[in-house]
Amino acid sequence: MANPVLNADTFDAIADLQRRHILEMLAQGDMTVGEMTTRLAILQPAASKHLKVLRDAGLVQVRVDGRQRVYALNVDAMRPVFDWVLPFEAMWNERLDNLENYVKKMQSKNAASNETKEE
Amino acid sequence: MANPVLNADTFDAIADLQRRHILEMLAQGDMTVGEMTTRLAILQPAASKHLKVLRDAGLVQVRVDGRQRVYALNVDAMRPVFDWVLPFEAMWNERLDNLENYVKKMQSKNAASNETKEE
DNA sequence: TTGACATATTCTATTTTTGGAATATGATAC
DNA sequence: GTATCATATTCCAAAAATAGAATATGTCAA
Repeated sequence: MANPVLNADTFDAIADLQRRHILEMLAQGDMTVGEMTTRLAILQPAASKHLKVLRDAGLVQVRVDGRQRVYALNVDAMRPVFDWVLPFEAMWNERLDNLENYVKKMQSKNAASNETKEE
Repeated sequence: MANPVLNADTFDAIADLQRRHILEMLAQGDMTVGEMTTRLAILQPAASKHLKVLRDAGLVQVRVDGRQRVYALNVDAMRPVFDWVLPFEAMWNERLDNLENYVKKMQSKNAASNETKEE
């Protein structure tokens, strides 16, 4: 059961490009700090700091494995973001639907006029 | 045609709570700066500054109406955010599906054992 | 134990963001 | 014209974020 996350703001956490990259990588699978710093080509302390922000936001979890720390994505913590954008997506779908309907209407009009032409 | 938006980062723009509120309000309909400051209970310069950030990110558009400026949401500019979280949503749906399947399996097992009991 | 390794934390300087007050701009009403 | 209203911009101080270097912590291997 993910703990109730003292909302160190999720939106702030994902505002940073590097941190979004980290989350994307973790979506592919768990990963050590070392591998992240290699892949992102950043310094280790920088990576650790970003990871702290992500931990505070509840977006990632660590487990200790020998001298490495393996990070895992906690995808549930992403929900607030998803829930927030979803209504906006509905808006542009609506607009697309209207466009589609419009196009269909035009097409059937054309079809109708073609029929009369063809007679 | 929304202009190609010199990406003043969308994610940064929505990282701020007040700005998210502004976007939510604009989703309900266009609005003047004055009404926003009233509703959000913030000072006018603060509102104008947030609106500048949103404009730079391409998330809102202004039109001049006499001495007022009427702001409108530009919902298309929200797409990057939506597109970015979408894959994560897929991940938790997957997990929910697994849970559902598990529950169903258990239920059918129970049903089976109940049948044998009832004989 | 000692040394090397993986990671986190601290410290400091720099930059960015934010809030508030003051001011500028541009439109309307008189 | 002048006054007033709606909004934007500028300026300044305070707070927060970020980068890099240095250091601390904890683990493994010899």
